[in-house]
Amino acid sequence: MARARRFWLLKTEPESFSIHDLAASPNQTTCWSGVRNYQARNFLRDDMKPGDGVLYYHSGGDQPAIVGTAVVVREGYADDTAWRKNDHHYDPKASPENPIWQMVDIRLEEIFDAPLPLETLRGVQALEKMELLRRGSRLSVQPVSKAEYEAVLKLAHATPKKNRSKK
DNA sequence: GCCAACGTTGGC
DNA sequence: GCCAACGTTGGC
Repeated sequence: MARARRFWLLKTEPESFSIHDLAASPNQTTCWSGVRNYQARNFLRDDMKPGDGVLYYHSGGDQPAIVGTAVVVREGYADDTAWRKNDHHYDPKASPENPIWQMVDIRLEEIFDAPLPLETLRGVQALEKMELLRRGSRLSVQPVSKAEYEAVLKLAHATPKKNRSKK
């Protein structure tokens, strides 16, 4: 029996890897490397499956916001950046024999016409219990309920489009 | 730049 | 196994 599609939220600092970087990647696909938190690792390793929906979140900066969606295209596998000495997320305890850390691949689905800032999300009743909005929530890979995912998409598509430059 | 929240480390 | 110290995240 097919497993139900699940939904996730992935955080990134836009200076490090923004949704525009994702859009510019080959096949608009990237490996989600660099996660160094066990709870997040477990989601990557055990629970995220191809076809799952992803909310793409930009943290930091002057406007933290959900900026688009992506889809999981490859399930968890060893994050080889962990044993690259020059990598920012290098972990001396990791090795090819004992990878410790995991990553998945995701492909861009949609960049929202306008980002959905945290501030906006906080006012939405359907998102009251969303992990992202919990005080002190720092997890960079979080489960999102189907209802929350759908509420976010609805909001994104209801937001009036900004002036788009005519080409 | 501040600081609350939280994870990790390491002494005991 | 406790817990204080420390480092990091990330909103504000």
